[in-house]
Amino acid sequence: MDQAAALDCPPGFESFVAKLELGGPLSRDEREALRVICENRRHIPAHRDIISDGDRPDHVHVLLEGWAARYKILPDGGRQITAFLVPGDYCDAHVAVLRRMDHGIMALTDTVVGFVPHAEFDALPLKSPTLARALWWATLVDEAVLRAWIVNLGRRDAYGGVAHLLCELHARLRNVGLVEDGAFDLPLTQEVIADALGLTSVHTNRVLQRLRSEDLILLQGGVLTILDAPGLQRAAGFDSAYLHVRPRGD
Amino acid sequence: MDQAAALDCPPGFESFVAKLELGGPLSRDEREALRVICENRRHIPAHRDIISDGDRPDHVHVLLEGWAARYKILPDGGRQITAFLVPGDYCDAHVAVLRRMDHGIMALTDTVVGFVPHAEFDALPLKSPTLARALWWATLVDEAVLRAWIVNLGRRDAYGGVAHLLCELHARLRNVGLVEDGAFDLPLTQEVIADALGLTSVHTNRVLQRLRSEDLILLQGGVLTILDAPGLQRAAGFDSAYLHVRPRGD
DNA sequence: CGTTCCCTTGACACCGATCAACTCTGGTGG
DNA sequence: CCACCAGAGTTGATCGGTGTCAAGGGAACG
Repeated sequence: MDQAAALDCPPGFESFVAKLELGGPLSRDEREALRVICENRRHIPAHRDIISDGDRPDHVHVLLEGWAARYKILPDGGRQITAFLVPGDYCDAHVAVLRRMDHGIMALTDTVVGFVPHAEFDALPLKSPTLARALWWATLVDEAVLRAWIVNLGRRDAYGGVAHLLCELHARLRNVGLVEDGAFDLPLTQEVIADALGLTSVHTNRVLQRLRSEDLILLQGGVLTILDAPGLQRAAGFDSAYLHVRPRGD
Repeated sequence: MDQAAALDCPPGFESFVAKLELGGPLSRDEREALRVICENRRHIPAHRDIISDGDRPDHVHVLLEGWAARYKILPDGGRQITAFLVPGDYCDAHVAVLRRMDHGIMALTDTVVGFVPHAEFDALPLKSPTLARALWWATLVDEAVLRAWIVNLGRRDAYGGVAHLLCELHARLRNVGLVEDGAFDLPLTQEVIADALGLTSVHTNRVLQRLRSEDLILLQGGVLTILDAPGLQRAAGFDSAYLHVRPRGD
C-alpha cells in the first residue's frame, strides 16, 4: 500500500493499478503509462449504456468508479447479465481486436470511466512486456470468472448461486481495495442480481432472506456485510483458486 | 483453400491455421512458425484427462484431432462442462500466464494434441505482431462463446439451449472446415450434452427427440445433420455475430 | 452370448416461475 | 408539512419445466 504518490492520482487509478498488479508488480514507468488512461474521464449516469451492443467504439474504456454490467437482450425481451464490472475492470479491451461489440455494457450506478484511443492502447504492450503480461493476466482471470458463472448457472441451485456470487464479489473487491471489515458497497437491486443468476427477482428475494436468517450476511442500504465468511463459502461451494490471487488476510 | 502445400502438413494443422486465420490471413512464415506446434504430437484416448484441475503444465497444447471438454467438478460430485474443444482450439494458452489450471480438460474421443514449451510459445508473438493479434483474436472469441453459454444457461429453456448449442457447434466446425452439406461428426453422448447445458441426460433425450420430430435435425451414429438451419436458429434465438466471422455460404 | 454403455420411456416430486397484491422508502410538488 | 408517486422490497397462492427414480431396449464388443 504505498500511498506515497497517491495524493495526485486520479480517483479510481489505485483500483486499476491494483487489479493489474495481481499478476505481478509494475514499475514506476509502467504505472505512469497507465495513468494516461485514467486522465481522460467521462461520467455516465446510472441506467445508461456505457457501450451498446453492435457499437464499434474507437476507444478502450476502463471503469474507474461505480458499477456496471455486461448484458445481452434476448429476442423474447429477457435480459441476461454476463459480468459485473467494478473499479479497475476493462470494459472493452476486446474491441481493439474484434472491432464490434457483441453485447452491451450498462452503468448500474453513476460511473466514471477512463478511456484512450485504440492506437495508444495497442502501443502499451510494446512499451513493456510486463504490461503486456498484466493485460493478459487480467483478461484471463475475467475468462475464469465467466467459467465460474457457467458452473453457477448450470449446476448450483438458487441458494448456492447467490452465495457464490456474493463470495466472488467480496474477493474481487478486496483485490482492488474496496472492502473494509468484510463489508462493501453492493448497489445492486434484487432484479439485477436475478438477471445475473438466471432467476426472478421474487425468488432472489427469498434466497437473500434465507441467507440473512441464517446469519451469513447482512444486507441493507446497499451495503453488504459478510457475517460468516466460512459459512457462506460452504453454502456456495466457493473455492477462490479460479481468481488466481495469492490468499491473504482480510 | 490453397491445398498447394497441404500434402505434407500434419493432420489437424489445417484446422489450426483456419481458426487463427479467421481474424485475418497469415503469411507463409507465420504458418511455418505454427507448424512446430503441430509436429510434437501426443495421442490421448477417450475419457482420459488431457490436463487436470490443479496441474501446472510446462507446455501449451492445441487440439488437432478429436473432441475434448473443459469441465469442473463440484463438491457434491456434479459436473459442469464449460466448453467444447474441437480441432484448432487451444487447450491451455492461459497457463503460460496463470501457471495453474483451475479446471480440467478431458478427451471426449480419442484425440491428438500438439504441444510446445511455454518459452517457445511466448516467443511467437515477438516474431510477428500479426500472430500475436491472431492469438488474441482466438482467445477473445472463446470468451464470447463463454458469454453465449451464460445466456444459454441463464435465460433459455432446455429446448432453446440444446438448439443453440447445435447451432454454435455447426458454425464453429464450419469455420475449421469440418462441415459437409450441413452435416458433421458429433461424438457427444446425451449425458455430455446435458452436463454442458445444466440438464439431466433424461431431459436432454426428450429435447433431442422433439428437435428430431420437428424435422429440424437428424442425429444418428454420431453424425448430426441440420435439416432446417433457419428453423433451428429460430428455435435457438441464434445470432452468429458473437463468433465474429464474416458470414459465408455453407 | 453375456456385459457394458448408451438411448429411451413412464410416473412422480420439487424448485423456481408466474401472477398479484401490499409495504416501505425517498423524492417531488402543492 | 403533508399528499402523492415511483421504484424497490416483501409476501402468498398456484403453475409448470426439469429433476429424480426406475425399468427396459438396442448396439458394440470380447
